[in-house]
Amino acid sequence: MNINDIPKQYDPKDAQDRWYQIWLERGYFHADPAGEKPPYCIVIPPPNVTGALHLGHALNNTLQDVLIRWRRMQGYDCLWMPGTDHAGIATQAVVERRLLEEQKLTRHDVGREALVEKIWAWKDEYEKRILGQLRLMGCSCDWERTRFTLDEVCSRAVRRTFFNLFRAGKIFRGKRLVNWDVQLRTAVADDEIYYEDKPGKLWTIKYPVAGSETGEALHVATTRPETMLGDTAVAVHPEDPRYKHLIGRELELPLTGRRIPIVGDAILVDPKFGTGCVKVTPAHDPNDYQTGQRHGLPMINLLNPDGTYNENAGPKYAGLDRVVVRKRVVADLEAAGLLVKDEPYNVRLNYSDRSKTPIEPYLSDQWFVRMADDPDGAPGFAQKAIDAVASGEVRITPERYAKSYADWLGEKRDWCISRQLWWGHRIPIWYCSTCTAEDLELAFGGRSDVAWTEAESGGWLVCAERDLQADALPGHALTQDADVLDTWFSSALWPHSTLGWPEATPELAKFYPTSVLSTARDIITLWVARMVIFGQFNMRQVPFRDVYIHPVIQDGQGKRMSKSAGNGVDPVDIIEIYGADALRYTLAAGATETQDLRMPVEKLKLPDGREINTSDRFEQGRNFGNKIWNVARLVMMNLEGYEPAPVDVAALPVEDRWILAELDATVAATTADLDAFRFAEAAKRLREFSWGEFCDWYVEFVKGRLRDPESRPVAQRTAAAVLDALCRLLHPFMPFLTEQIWAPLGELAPVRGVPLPSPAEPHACVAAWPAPKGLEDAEARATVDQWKEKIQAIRNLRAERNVPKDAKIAPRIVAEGAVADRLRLGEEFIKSLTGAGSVAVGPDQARPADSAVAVLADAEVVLPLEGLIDKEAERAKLAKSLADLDKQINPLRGKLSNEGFTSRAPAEVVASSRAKLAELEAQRASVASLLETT
RNA sequence: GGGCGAUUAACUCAGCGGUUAGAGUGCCUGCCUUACACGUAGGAGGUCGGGGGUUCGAAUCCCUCAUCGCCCA
Repeated sequence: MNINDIPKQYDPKDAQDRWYQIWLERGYFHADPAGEKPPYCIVIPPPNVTGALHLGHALNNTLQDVLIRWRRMQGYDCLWMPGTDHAGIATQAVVERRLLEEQKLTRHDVGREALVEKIWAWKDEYEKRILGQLRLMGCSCDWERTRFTLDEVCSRAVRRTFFNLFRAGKIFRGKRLVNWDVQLRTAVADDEIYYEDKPGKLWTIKYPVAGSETGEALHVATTRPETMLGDTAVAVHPEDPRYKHLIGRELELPLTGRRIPIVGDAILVDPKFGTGCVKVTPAHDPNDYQTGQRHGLPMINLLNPDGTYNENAGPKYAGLDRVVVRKRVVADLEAAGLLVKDEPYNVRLNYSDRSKTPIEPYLSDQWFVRMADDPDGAPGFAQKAIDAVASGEVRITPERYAKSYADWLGEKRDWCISRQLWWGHRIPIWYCSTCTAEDLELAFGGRSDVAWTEAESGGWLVCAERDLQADALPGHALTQDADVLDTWFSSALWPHSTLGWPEATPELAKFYPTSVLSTARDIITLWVARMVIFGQFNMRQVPFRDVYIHPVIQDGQGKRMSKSAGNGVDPVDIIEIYGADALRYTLAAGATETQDLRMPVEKLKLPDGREINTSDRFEQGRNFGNKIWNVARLVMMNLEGYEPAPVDVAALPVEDRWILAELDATVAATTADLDAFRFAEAAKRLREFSWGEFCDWYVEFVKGRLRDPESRPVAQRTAAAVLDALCRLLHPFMPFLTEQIWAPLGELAPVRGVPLPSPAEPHACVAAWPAPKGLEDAEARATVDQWKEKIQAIRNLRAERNVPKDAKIAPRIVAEGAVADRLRLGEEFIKSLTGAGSVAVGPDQARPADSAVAVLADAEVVLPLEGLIDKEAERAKLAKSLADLDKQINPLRGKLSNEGFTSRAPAEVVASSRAKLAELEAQRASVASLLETT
């Protein structure tokens, strides 16, 4: 092969365009449930169709593809299930915002149907973009099985699950205090709100005690005075001497004409804080809600869904916005002489993450999934999910995340699954207020897909697997619940819904439970826990065996990357600049166990004028890829006339035995790393082997043999075998590069391998993952280590003494025994790799007066340099060397003279310390005598 | 307020009880040596956040303080 046929620099674009298409055409990514091979399955954490993928997705999907490609090469039937998530509120909010910005319209202006249509269009655009990004990265998903959480297959699973939960009594409707987003007019989950401290005010209001002749009154402090209209009690501490006597009496609630009780409550009230009296508004504050439950207080809801106050607030305030109500109430209280004071106060406000507006606690009808244990004590959903991890049925890596999983589930809080949105799975419940049990029995009695129950507030709730028509119940109106389900409801089904459940598909039989779920830690509770719960409920089996939690990518300042912060990086831009292999390798090398991954971000102006974010960290991957590319070039340039043949490893030159032994160790360790999700270790190990051993040393050793017709055939076989193995080992990390090398290698050496050559597979993508061949060789390793150490010593002497680069030096190595024997085997290499004219090894080498000398532990390296030696400088170097040795010798002597150490430390530690000391002392003696004669 | 984690070379990170604490990038000094300047050869650079403790021995285990990040209230 002519060197000019292969470019000097790896061209990622060429490889990416060529190979992805071929992998697809060959169907390498397509799983076959009917096949004989053992299953390995990963379901992709479906990216939100809200927007394009960022670097965090790139990391997660790189790691999943590493696992999938590795297992595929190991002979598993691999299914990587791709897809996207409709991301209910997030996507609807994005589209609504755009609607408002571009057309000044709200969703109520356009209506449900039209809005949903617009969101579908958005979804189509971003789904396409997201899946395209994954392909560019080289992800080997089974695209023929691509799913979307709102598609027909997933929707059917949602319906069936809801229905089954309803029938099992695991789902219920109830009034609860929720976080209400008045702008979006929906409940939002706890994890969809954030807190901010804002300067506000603390008002103190006077509540007169009813029927008090002495004009007694209680002072209550509040940051939200308008909610007093909904007070149903005032609480004091039951042991507070100031108020104890008033418990049980009533107060005149100002502005309302209502009377409310004074209750004693030790949980809500801290007698040392403020006045020691707390107003209780159960419908508008979570703590008050709990208090109301404890004392059986009525709940007065003051709010309309849009944030205005309703008729419960009284005619004076009804219809006004909560902000206006606050001003009126304060003014009215002041006018009535009931406002004691107001003072500045820092208020912690809740904001909706979606609309960025303040949250109102709001009492409303919601649907819940019951998490608690059954009344008879049988473990409920939360407990079963806790047990699955505690028992090891599901393993979480790194282990420490199992704690946050268990802690969160341990609260066993019911899961609110209804959202007042239009984008999502409509709740399959129909209300009927006029019918009777007999009517329902008559209409649906024979059907197994319809169930019903009496509503708390009267009337009936009908749950159906398929949509009921309005006239399904003759003579009575049926209206469907207007709400949709929380996005996590459908995401929680992902591992089995995507495989076809509730149908008993061959995919489900073969690939469930799946093998690994890879995700970020922030959704361990929201998503991972819920997948376990629904997997157990629907499938009677956990959804996956392993959960791998990857690090979170941050910018150079430790901030999370985000579009709004302007520090987000688009993986496609990185692929543009550095290539997909570089992106993947760099990310995998950063996926360490404990750390978050920092990527210093910098701005870059592209030739086309676009300004993007990038990070020079990716040079690491690009440079490594280029190195591999070039060593492959070198090997292939030297494969002319290659003939495969069995190789007798024992008869190979020592450098061949050494590299094969190193390869064997690398294969074993890399496999173990991947098995334990140690991606960074695997990536670094492969770099160390291929660059640090193969390129830096082996290739240099073997160059001479490749040029010599006599020794060439054997050298070709070893070199081809190592390059072949390297492609296999690196393929999961750098699929395009390795495929690009695999092709020409296959032309030059279609049959290869040591000790027994065999025909190579058509593509690296489907090549077998290598296994260790029992080629460890301690003697070969010791020998090559000797060569390396002495070569480095000579190079160091050359550099430090400024020996001209083309001077033919003649180093002498004073050594004896096995050391000398090993060095003699490598004389030619020592010569060629140090640019020496000759090398002499032996115990009695003369040491010319004009020499630079390095004293090593087991040898002295002498470099005669007539006329180039500065005696004073030599003496200074020797003195420095002596001082360095003393710095090691002294603490070691101290340690060994410490009786505590010699008697209590393990014998082998003491022995090795003694040996080390003896060696250092001998070395010191040599340096000392050298100093005398210089 | 509770929990988890981090703090090691200029930067990004390994090391998690026993040699003089490592890697990549960056920096300095030679080299365009017929695989590679996205390279090669050599080198400088760290009292392992502070303070206590356990141990013959601590970057590594425990306590405490500080700073930062995340999760949950």
